[in-house]
Amino acid sequence: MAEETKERILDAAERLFADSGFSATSLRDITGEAGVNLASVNYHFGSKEALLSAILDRRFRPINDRRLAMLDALETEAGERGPAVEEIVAALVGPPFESLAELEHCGAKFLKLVGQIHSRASEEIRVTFLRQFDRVLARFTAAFQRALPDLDADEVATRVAFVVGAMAHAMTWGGRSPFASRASRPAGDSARLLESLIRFAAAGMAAPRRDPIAAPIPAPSPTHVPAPAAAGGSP
Amino acid sequence: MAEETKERILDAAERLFADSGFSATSLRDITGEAGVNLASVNYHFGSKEALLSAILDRRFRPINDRRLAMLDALETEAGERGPAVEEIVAALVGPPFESLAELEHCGAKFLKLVGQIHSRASEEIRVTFLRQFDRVLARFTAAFQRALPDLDADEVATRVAFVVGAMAHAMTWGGRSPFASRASRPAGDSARLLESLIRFAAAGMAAPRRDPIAAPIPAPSPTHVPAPAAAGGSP
DNA sequence: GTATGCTTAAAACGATCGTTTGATTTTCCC
DNA sequence: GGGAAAATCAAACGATCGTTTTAAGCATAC
Repeated sequence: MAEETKERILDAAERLFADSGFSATSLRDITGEAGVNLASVNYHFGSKEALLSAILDRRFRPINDRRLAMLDALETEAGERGPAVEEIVAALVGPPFESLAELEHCGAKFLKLVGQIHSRASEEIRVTFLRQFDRVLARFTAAFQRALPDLDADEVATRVAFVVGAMAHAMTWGGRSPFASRASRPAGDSARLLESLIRFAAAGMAAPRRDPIAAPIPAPSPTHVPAPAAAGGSP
Repeated sequence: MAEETKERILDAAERLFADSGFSATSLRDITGEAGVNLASVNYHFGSKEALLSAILDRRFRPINDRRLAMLDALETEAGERGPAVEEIVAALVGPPFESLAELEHCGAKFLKLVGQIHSRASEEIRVTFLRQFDRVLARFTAAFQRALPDLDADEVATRVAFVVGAMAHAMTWGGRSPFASRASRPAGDSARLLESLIRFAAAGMAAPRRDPIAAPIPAPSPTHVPAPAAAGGSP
C-alpha cells in the first residue's frame, strides 16, 4: 500500500500543480484529490517542495536520458560532419512530446507543469533538479554550434533559449495561443504540433547570422520599425 | 499623496510578483516594500487580484497600442503586397522590448512578470485583461497569413504561438536559458536580444511548409524518434 | 470653527496554510 | 503467530494569509 499512496500523491499533485500552480495548491487539495491522509505527504516526501521535486524528477529523468541518447546516436551516425540542425532540434524537443503521447491524459498535465516551471519555480527547485537539464542544454548547445559554425557561441545559446521557450509554450498551451479562447486545439494533434515545432525551430536556429556584411543596428524608434536587416526572410 | 501611494504599491507589487510569483507574494511583502500601510491595497485596488490586473493593464495597454500602430503603419506603407514577415515580427515583439529600454531597471521586472503570466495566471485574470491581446494576436496572425500565403491558417496560428513563446521566454530569462547558472546575461543587451529574437522568429515563421513536395522528413532515428509525420500521436 | 470627503494608521478577524504529534492500524519477516 | 517496522490516521500547532474594521490625520468648503 506504500507505493500506491506515493504514486497517488504524485499524480494528484502533478495535476493540481499544473492547473493552479505550486503556491496556489495546498496539501489539503492534493491529499483530498488523492484520497490519502494529509500527513502522508510529509511522511513520504518530507515537504511540499520535495514533493514538487519528486514530480519533476519522475518525469524528467527518462526524458533527459532519451534526449542525450538520441543526440549520441545522431552524432555517431553522422560521423565527422555532425548531425543536421533539424535532427538536433528533433532530439531536443521530441522526447517531451513522446511522453505526452505515452502518458495519455494521465501525464498531459505534466507538460503544463513543465511550462510553468520554465517561467517561475523557486530558486531551490531549480538548483536541485534542473541541474541535469543544464547538462542536457550544454550538450545540445555544443551540437548546434558544430552544425552552425557561422554563429558565435552567444548567438547559439540565445537561439537555443528561444527554442526552449517555444517548446515550453507549446507544451503549456498545446500550440495555441493561451488566449485563443475557444477549444484549445483542433484535436489530438500532438504529432502534428511537434512537427510544426521542429520545422519552426530548425529554421529559426539556421537563420542567417547578424549582419552578414556590415549593416549597423537601426536602433528601434517608437513608431518606426526596428527592422534589424531589411534582407528578406529565410533562405 | 493619493496617487503616489498607488504608484508605490504598483511598483513594489510588480517587482515582487515578478520575482516570487503572484501566490507566493503577500500583501504584507508588498506594502512593506512600498512603505505604505497594509490596508492601502484593498482601499485603492479592492483586492489582490485587482492589483495584479492593474499592474498588467498599466504596462500592457501602451504596448499593445504600439503594436497595432506599428502594424497599421507597416501595412499602409507596404500597400498591396503587405509587409514582410520580418517587419511583422518586429512589430509584434519589438514594443515589449522598447518598454524594457524605456523603463530601465524600474520596469525590467515587469517583463519577467509578463513571461509568468503567459504560463500561469488565473482564469479570471486572463479573461479580464488578456482579451485585448487576443485582438492583437488576431490582427498579427492575419498579417502573417497574408505574408505567408503558402501556409494554412492553422499552421500560421501555431507558428505565431511559437513566436509568442520564444518572446515570453526571452523576456523572462533575458535570452539565457533559465538554468545557465551564472551571470544571467552578458550585459545590457536588450537591443541585441531583440534583434536575435526577430531574426530567429522571422526565419521560423517563414520556414517551408510541411512537405513542400514530398520529401519525407529525414526522420532522425537513433534508437527511435517520435517521427513527427508518423500517424501516431495522441487520440 | 466646524463639518465633510479622502486617505492613512493600527489592530484584529476568520480562514487556511505547511508541518508535527501521538496513537492506531497494517505489513511483513522470523 | 508474535513483534518490530512501516504506514495511516485524526487532531492540533503556530504562522501567515487576504480582508475588514475602527479610529485618526488632513486638507478644503461652509
